[in-house]
Amino acid sequence: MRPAAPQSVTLHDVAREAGVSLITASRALSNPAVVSKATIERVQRAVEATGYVPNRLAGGLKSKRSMTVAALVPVISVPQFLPTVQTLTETLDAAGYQLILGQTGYDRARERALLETMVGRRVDAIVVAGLLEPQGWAERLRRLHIPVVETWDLTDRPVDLLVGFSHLKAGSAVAGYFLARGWRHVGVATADDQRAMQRHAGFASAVGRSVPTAIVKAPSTVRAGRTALAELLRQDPALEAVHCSSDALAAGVLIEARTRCIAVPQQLAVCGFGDADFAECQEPSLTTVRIAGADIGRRAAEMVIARGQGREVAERIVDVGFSIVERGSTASR
Amino acid sequence: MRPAAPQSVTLHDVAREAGVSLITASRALSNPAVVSKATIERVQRAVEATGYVPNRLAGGLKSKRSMTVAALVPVISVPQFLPTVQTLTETLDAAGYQLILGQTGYDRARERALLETMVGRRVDAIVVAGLLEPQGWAERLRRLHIPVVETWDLTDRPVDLLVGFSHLKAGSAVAGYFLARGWRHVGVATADDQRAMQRHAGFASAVGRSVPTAIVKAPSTVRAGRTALAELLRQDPALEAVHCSSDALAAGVLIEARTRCIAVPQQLAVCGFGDADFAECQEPSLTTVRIAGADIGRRAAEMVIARGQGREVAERIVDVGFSIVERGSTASR
DNA sequence: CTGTTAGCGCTTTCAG
DNA sequence: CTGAAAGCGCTAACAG
Repeated sequence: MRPAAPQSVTLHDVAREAGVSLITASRALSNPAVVSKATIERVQRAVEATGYVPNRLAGGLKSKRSMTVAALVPVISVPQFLPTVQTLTETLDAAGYQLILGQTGYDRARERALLETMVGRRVDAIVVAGLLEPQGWAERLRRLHIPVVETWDLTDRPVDLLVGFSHLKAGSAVAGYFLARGWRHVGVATADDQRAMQRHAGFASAVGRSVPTAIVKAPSTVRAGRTALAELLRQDPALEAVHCSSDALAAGVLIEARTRCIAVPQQLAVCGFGDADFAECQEPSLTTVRIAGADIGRRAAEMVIARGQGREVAERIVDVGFSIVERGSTASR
Repeated sequence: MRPAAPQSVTLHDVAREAGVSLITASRALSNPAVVSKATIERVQRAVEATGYVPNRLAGGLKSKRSMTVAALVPVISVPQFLPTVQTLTETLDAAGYQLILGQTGYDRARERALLETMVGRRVDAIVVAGLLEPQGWAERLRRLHIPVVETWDLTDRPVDLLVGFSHLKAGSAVAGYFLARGWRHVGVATADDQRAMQRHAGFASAVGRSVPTAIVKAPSTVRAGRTALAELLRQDPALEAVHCSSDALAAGVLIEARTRCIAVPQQLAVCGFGDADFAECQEPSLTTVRIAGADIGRRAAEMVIARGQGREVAERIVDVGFSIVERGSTASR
């Protein structure tokens, strides 16, 4: 015995049940301001009686709005973007949008394929972690009038909208912080992704020369931090300060230093990146670069919502900046 | 290549450009097996010339398949579920499905609202972290024939499909592991979410009495681990072994122990949960309970894909189990 | 306030 | 192998 699938409960059934026309039922649900109270009640009751759940795909076909937003991240398991994805989801959800997740895997080809998929799904906007490939879909997306919010990076010429900060400046700032304390034997432990490498470039340029560098494969891990410190000490046994491209890496450096009886910060200063929740609880607590990841997601969502309401976005490029959070791992010595 | 039309290029335009009928163009793209090679080529060229991107919403309306899957998690920023979400996304993506993300925030009311939203979007399946509320949408989803995969938990009567493990048994197993080593002064640091509390119940029942317990608010953090150890020592100054409901919590316990000059594992054994990437890199390396989170996501995706192809799923309840990964923090002493 | 008339862009019949 | 017709479930645009 197969149960009859009431899957086919449609607005039509609701209308008949309520004794009104299709469009009146539609309006009672989606634009009640123009329908009489009595009618709304009758439709409401019919909805309950039939167990009707509106089909948003059908509506979207006509209204040309899917109320979905694509979120493209390298890999979801990189904790860096999590606060951004969280506030993005929350803020959009409150406005009736749902997020469709895509993982590019740090791969431009997959990014292109995903963009095609998302455009095919007629998402109302695309939010991407990082910058889109300039030569790829950028022009096409512009012509299709799909709002694009690039995040976690900065450029003069975004595809459309941007909420981020300068990785170059962030790297320079940490270098400046080290130099100001008189540390000359400085090094960098960094992941090999584009943004981390840009911070590295900023760091090196502020120092004015190439510096000892350990490069690990993104996404970076605590384990990689341990091997990275070993590598850096090989390159410069007199190492005084290390900048790590993530707090996970920095945590690994702290552990490796302890096993080697290198006192932090007395013999070695360490600065991370990202201000992960565990940073301030390390021993010693970890100096790091704080990024307002949650703000990035919130502001990106607000831009998308504004565009959806036909409002123009005043500030098309938002620099949320960054700040160095000074803690025990770089305490003056 | 001519510039694409500003707004929407439809299959109609492609058909005209290729000099074939609408339906032939449709088949050339979605079911090329039944179309001649020459025609396919002409359609292909027309697609390129027009810059056509198929509208998957329109297709879904007729075919009743949206090729989307809802993923419901408490909050995306809890690292626990990340490997699951990652493999889920990847595996589904390879089969042409996209994931729509929903955050319940540990709140049943939001969960219900999200289910309604997702059903409205006509997702082809729902994957949820944890178990659905038995009295809520369960029956309704069954009637709608929407496949539901509950994960990261175990029950005899899932809504539909299940890939998980027993939290009760996991808690018992750690207790058994402690007792077998002769440790009697055992305690638990746990988050207050349902699954963690179940592990705690399993632990206590294996010990045979209530144990010193520090409860922290989910999601748990390294910081909470530090305060939790302080609390446990207050409850039992002779504490010999602690089970933590997450590796983050355990990392905090390790740090707090070090600042108090309590030697791990000599004076205090520590066991975490989840086998996070940083667990084996702690000092000492962290004994923990390993869950095959990536497998859970992959198997859940495979179930969804099977159902999508009309295949029945043989094993409706999959217990992926768990294993205690023995490391330095519980080395025999 | 309510109803009728047309579709949105595509895929499923069923015929050629 | 290709095509014509008939909608999927809903909402804009007008009329009443």
